[in-house]
Amino acid sequence: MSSFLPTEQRLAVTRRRHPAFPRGPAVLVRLIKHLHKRIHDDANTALKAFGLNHPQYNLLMMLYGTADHALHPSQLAEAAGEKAANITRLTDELCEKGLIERAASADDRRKLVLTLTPAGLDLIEQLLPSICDLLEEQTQGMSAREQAELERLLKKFLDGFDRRG
Amino acid sequence: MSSFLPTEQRLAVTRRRHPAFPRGPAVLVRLIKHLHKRIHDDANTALKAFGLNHPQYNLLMMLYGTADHALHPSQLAEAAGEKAANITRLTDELCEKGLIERAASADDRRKLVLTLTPAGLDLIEQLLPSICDLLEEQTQGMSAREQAELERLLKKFLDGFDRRG
DNA sequence: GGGTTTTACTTCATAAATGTAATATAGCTG
DNA sequence: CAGCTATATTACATTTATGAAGTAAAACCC
Repeated sequence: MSSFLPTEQRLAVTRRRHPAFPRGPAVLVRLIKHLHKRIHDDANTALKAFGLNHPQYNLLMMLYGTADHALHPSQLAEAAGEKAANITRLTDELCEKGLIERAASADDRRKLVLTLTPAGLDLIEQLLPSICDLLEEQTQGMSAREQAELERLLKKFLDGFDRRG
Repeated sequence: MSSFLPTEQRLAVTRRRHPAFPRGPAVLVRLIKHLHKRIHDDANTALKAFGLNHPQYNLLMMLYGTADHALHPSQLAEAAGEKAANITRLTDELCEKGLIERAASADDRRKLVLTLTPAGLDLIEQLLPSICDLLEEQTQGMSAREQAELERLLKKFLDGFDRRG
């Protein structure tokens, strides 16, 4: 409540001046913004010890979460919500560190296959305990039931965007 | 559900490989990330017609939501979640456009006072209808009751970060 | 099968956004 | 007054986004 109170006060003033301003949706949007910032900052701090930034970590986790630890760059872009040009740059960096490998695809030679190397797998296993702790800490204020309900509602929120296109 | 399904599948694989990985919290974090991206992109698209980007709009709305349409740069930084250096640059841009004004503070000569100009106020009144529509559209999939519950849970989520410091 | 169109990825150039560190000035404290 | 803190700016470095153009392979189509 504390860090968000000023935001609510400003929204109240805004509504007084422009009554059509929808308070509820605006609060939701600003809460998402605040949460995103905090999550992002925390993650970057935790990852610094492992020589990674948040986007790089995300890419590694997308590969880790795939059946054979392998994805095409375009799939990875879709999975991580990054543009194709960014994927090239980010995967370049991960290749230089020896965490992933690029190889030509067997079935379609336009494509590449990005795969976690043993070193990449090692690094993930090393950093996962820290990340697990962080995630637990960040959510420890909520009961399991509340987390489940929050998940349900956030998905519904996101659905609205999918429908809009 | 649709755009988020692959993410859930990847989390399932991740959990199989690292059972300690907390699924619930991880889903929440990724949902926040997806939502933030969609919100940010939508807002930027809507604001382009008014010659503003999302950060600039945010600053204007922080001033609009303040009793006398005036804030010190440090207050604005806190309100908008931006670094001080960013505020200088962003307010430079807004000054050049004639939307806000800088003036020396009477009580503390280290400080400046940033104030909405009549032109800034006009622009806000012009763009608010579009923004209101956007906010309504983005949340129309949820009932008022669900929005209220989502707001409550997001605040609780954010509280966890405030406690961590 | 030869020509065209799509698709996948990279490259490059450029711009926009953001972060970091040092600086100048003003206020505060003992 | 001396030393410390707070405010805002500046210059610099880094990161990220955007878009155009290039390369190569696959798919399509008559």
